[in-house]
Amino acid sequence: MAGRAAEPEVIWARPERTGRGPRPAYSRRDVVDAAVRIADADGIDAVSMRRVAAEIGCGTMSLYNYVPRKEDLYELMVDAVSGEYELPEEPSGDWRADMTAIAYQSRALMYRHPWLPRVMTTAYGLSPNALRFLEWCLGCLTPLDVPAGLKMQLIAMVNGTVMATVANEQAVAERARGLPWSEAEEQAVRGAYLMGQVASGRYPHLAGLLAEAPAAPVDAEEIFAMTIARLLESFAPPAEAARVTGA
Amino acid sequence: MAGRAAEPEVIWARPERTGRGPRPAYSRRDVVDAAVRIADADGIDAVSMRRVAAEIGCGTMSLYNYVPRKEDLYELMVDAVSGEYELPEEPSGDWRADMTAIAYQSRALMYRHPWLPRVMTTAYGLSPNALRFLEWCLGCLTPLDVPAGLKMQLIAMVNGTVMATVANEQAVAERARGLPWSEAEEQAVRGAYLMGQVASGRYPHLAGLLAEAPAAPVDAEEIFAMTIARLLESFAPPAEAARVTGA
DNA sequence: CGTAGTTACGTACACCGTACGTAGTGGGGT
DNA sequence: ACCCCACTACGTACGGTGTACGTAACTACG
Repeated sequence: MAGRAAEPEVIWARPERTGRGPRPAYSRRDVVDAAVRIADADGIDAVSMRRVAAEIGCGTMSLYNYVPRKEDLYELMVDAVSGEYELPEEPSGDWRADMTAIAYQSRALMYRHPWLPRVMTTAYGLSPNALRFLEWCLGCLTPLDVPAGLKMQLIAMVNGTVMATVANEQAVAERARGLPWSEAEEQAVRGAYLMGQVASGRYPHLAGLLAEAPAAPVDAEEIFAMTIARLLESFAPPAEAARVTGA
Repeated sequence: MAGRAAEPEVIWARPERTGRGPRPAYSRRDVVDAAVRIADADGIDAVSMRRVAAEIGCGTMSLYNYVPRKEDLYELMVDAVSGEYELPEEPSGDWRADMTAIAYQSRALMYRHPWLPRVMTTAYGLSPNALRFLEWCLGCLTPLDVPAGLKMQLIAMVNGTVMATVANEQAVAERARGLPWSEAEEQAVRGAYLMGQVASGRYPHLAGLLAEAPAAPVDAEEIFAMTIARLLESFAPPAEAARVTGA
């Protein structure tokens, strides 16, 4: 019998090898790295078992010696790139600064790996690097005097906010991939449609917004910084009300 | 030649029929409703062109007379269920109350249609009902004295937060669908793994949190309410600093 | 009244995840 | 020392996917 029985299991608890049999030609890490390389280059939809196998140069079905199911490959991919977080030895003591730094790292990570937001909504979050990340965040939040549950909520909100922001920014590009026309054409057509709709007069507030917007072009960088700052501030207990964010 | 040329287009600008040729046996709405029915019942992955065609009782390829590409079907699905928002004639004047009500409606919508969060991250947001929704939100935010760009950010954040919350809640259930073992088994195995990891001592903060958590079981309802309240408050200008949220 | 544009739909293609069978390899138990 | 069997590698095959294309019937317009 090839492969293990179909029992519930966590990929992280599955040993890569047991010692019996011939030496594997590759490692689980090789497979995951290849998948990440493909996803970075051609999008997550380009990651197929056949393509990954071709990338590392083995037969398709050989992959199943390293990864039991494709969904596990996704989890492994998320964990692999989560290893790119650079977490110092010790938190600085300023939880706002630490969490802000984390948010910026997350954003940079998602820029490097645009497929992350989409895959993360499915992946589970018990991976070694996810635990490492969570542990670090909790350490950063030690000075913050709120219940533990609220700290978890804060961490989730920061992550979720970064994900939503990046996913939104990249929706156009990601969507354009694989379409039979160019991204610029797509943009133009959608823009024209939107203008036409707004010109119909059915959306007065939206029209007002669009009239105002070109005058004040949005600085994505500034908006991101402000959003994170506001979010963090909303979790600070009133006692700490240093009121960092202006408006 | 069947079908139109492969030019960039917005599905919303495409007329359903042109008047020439035989009467269509179904409507675009019929197709979309069938797809929504399937997604509600068996998950978004069960929505295939063949399945949808079978649901309404026509040949597979006939669907392409109503929907040019499958991705457009997703957009149509999002728009269709977005029609379920019940938006009053006029905003109440209390933007916090109005936006809170919107958040609760969004959450209810995503409970009714668990596939929404996943599909929404791809779908574009220029659909008629999306514009209607956006227009309504902007109307609610009229009393809020902040730049227009910030209002957009607020709306996006509220939506994103609801999406992230619901997606997180349903990740377990959605993931379990189609797995060869039960959701309970999956939960048990993952829980056991987590406990084992935490018991290793490598995650002291996380251990502390887990030790504390069972004592204070989380009330999802309360957490949701508080999260939205905090989020809204973080956008209120200091002048309005009524400090609604305690901590 | 043609005829062009549409609807309906069967067939076919390329691709997907993966179950299964077979061959070869090498470590552990006897 | 030996042999057994778990393991690796991988080809084949199955049932699924989205959709391009061809064909036949039908109807509104020039």
